[in-house]
Parts: sequence; structure tokens; C-alpha cells
Amino acid sequence: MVSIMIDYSMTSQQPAVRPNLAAALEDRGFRITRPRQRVIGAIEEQGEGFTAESLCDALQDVGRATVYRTIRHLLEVGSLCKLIMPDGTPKYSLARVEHHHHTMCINCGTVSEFRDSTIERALRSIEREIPDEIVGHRMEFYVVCAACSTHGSR
Amino acid sequence: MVSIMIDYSMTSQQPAVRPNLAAALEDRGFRITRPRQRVIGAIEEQGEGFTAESLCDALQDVGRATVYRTIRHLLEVGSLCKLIMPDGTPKYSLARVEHHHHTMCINCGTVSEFRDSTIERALRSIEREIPDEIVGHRMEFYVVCAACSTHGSR
DNA sequence: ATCATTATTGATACCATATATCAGTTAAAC
DNA sequence: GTTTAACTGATATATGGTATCAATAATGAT
Ligand SMILES: [Mn+2]
Ligand SMILES: [Mn+2]
Ligand SMILES: [Zn+2]
Ligand SMILES: [Zn+2]
Repeated sequence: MVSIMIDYSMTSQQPAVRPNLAAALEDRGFRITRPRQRVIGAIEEQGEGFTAESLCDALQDVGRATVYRTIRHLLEVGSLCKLIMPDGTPKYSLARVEHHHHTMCINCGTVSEFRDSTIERALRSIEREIPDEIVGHRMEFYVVCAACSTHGSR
Repeated sequence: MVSIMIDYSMTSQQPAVRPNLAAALEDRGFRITRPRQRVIGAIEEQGEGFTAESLCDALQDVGRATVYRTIRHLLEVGSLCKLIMPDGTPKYSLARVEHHHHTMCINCGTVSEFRDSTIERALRSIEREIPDEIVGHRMEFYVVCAACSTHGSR
């Protein structure tokens, strides 16, 4: 499964700034151990739209618990995005430093990212409308990607 | 856990139009059996933000499989909304006929609904920007509701 | 370098949410 | 009423993930 990075931004076309996973953990007091280096390596290799299982498959000699723990730490630290497919199954992807959202192909699973100033303005306006204190949001778009759309669905 | 319906819409304050669950299933060729009537009854009683387990608890004599199957059918038919809490745990709520989104209190789990014309316009404009064919989206806001915010968190 | 301290690992058990199987039951159609 | 197809629910299985805990590795003094 190939994963590409597309920036649909209407405001900027700069390449994504990716977090340094090891540094992010180190900065929070986590030790950069061998198993964690292996997990980080696999994440950087798999890029967008990997799963916990795809990491475990690629790291037979690293314990499942360590893989899941490292994912959890990286999520807490903000270095990974957790995505939810329409059926509820989770996927992860390398975060970028700037706030962004995702598109996911429901056929091949390809994850792409986008920023959109209109949406961000709209989100801020909604947050002003909602009386409760907003502590987060989730917004994902499900697509049939260009490749899946042309090749037919198989 | 109390659940209220708040319509934060900037365009309309009409009460939510709820789908007729039995009719929705019947229209798709499903039989309206005793166990399904019981599940539907429990769903209508529990309202916003129930879980599969909360239905099973309320319906000791209906099989778990039947509860889950009925939820699945109602989701397929569009009569239920499936929500994902920040930790990934699912919740369900009675759909309303009109397209809408949800807020969920991360403290007490209360689910509310809203419509917002600005967001819908922004979504349409994004959908024009994204080259892939959009087949769906998910947008949820996580809040600390007014009640939890005043009573302190316990 | 050595030792003491502490974090980390990974095998295992377990949990939550949900689906697959399938023999038995119910409801619909004839 | 009989046939037929849908449905049920006990049980097994799948998936994604956490809890435990003895063994190990990294750290930070001495
Ligand atoms: Mn991302
Ligand atoms: Mn809803
Ligand atoms: Zn695709
Ligand atoms: Zn609350």
C-alpha cells in the first residue's frame, strides 16, 4: 500500500514538517532504547496509514506490548495521528507539526493530509457557538482515491 | 447519565426529527421480530449516547448477538449514529433525519447534536478542493459540558 | 568501572467490542 | 398446515489493546 502526502492547502504549499520521534520521546524523559528505536524505524519506513499490527509484523523480535506502548507514548507526545476508518478500525500516521486533517481511501486505505483555511475558520466559529468548553475535535474525510477510482475497485 | 438534545444551529431551531426505527428496518425487508422490538425499545429509552453493553444490560433475555446485529442493521439503514470517544470507545445515538454532527463530554459522556451552516459550507468548499471522490466524513467535538464544568470533575 | 536505582521489556493473561458458526426457532408465504 | 426463508442465541473466534510481573537494560552516582 503506497502512501502519498498531498497538501490541499489553500494557504500554503510548504512540505510537511515531520516530528523527530526519538527527540520527542527523549524530551519527555523516555529512554531511547533499542526496541523503541526499532519501532520508530518501522514507523518512519511505513509512513502514512500504518497499523499496530503492520508494525508488529515488521518487527517480529519486538514484543507486541512494546509496539503498542511506543505507539501510545508517541500519540501522547503528539508525534502520531490516530485515524479512524469508517468501520471504526484505527490507523496511525506520522504527524506533521502543523494542525491538519486527513483523507482516507475506503478502498486501499491510503491516507493523505490537508490543511484548509476555510475549515479552520469554520471550526473556530463553531467553537464560539458551542457553549461547552471544547477540548478537541476529530474531522476526517473518506474518499475513493484517484488510483482506486480509475483502476476500478479490486 | 442524562442526555439532552441541543441544537446549536445558526439557521434553524426546529426540534430534531427522529427516524422510526421499526419502519426503517421494515422498509429494508427486515422482519420486525420480538427481540428486535425489545432492542428498539431500549434504544428509544436510552436515547443519545448509549453503548451496545448498556443495551445488553437492559435486555438480559435478548442475545448479545441479536443486540449487536440490530445495532448494525440500524447503522446501515442510517437510523443510528456511531460516535467515537477520544479514547476510541464507541457510542451510539438515535440519528435525526437531517445531517448533523455531535459534541461529546469527555467527563460524563453526554452526547449533544448540532448543525452549523458555516461548517456545512466549509465542508462543501473542502470537498471541491479535494481531487478524490469524497464518500463521507466524520466530525466530532469533544467538550467538557456545562454541568461537568460547574460541578467540578468527579 | 562498579554498583544501585529505575525504567523498560516481553511473555502471558486478560479485557472490550464485535463478528462467525450453526443448530434450533420463529415468522412468512404458499 | 406445510414449506421456506429469516432470525435467534449459545458459543467460538477475531481484533485491538491493556495489566501483570519477573527478567533485563539503561542511567547515574560513586
Ligand atoms: Mn497526520
Ligand atoms: Mn446524532
Ligand atoms: Zn485508494
Ligand atoms: Zn459532562
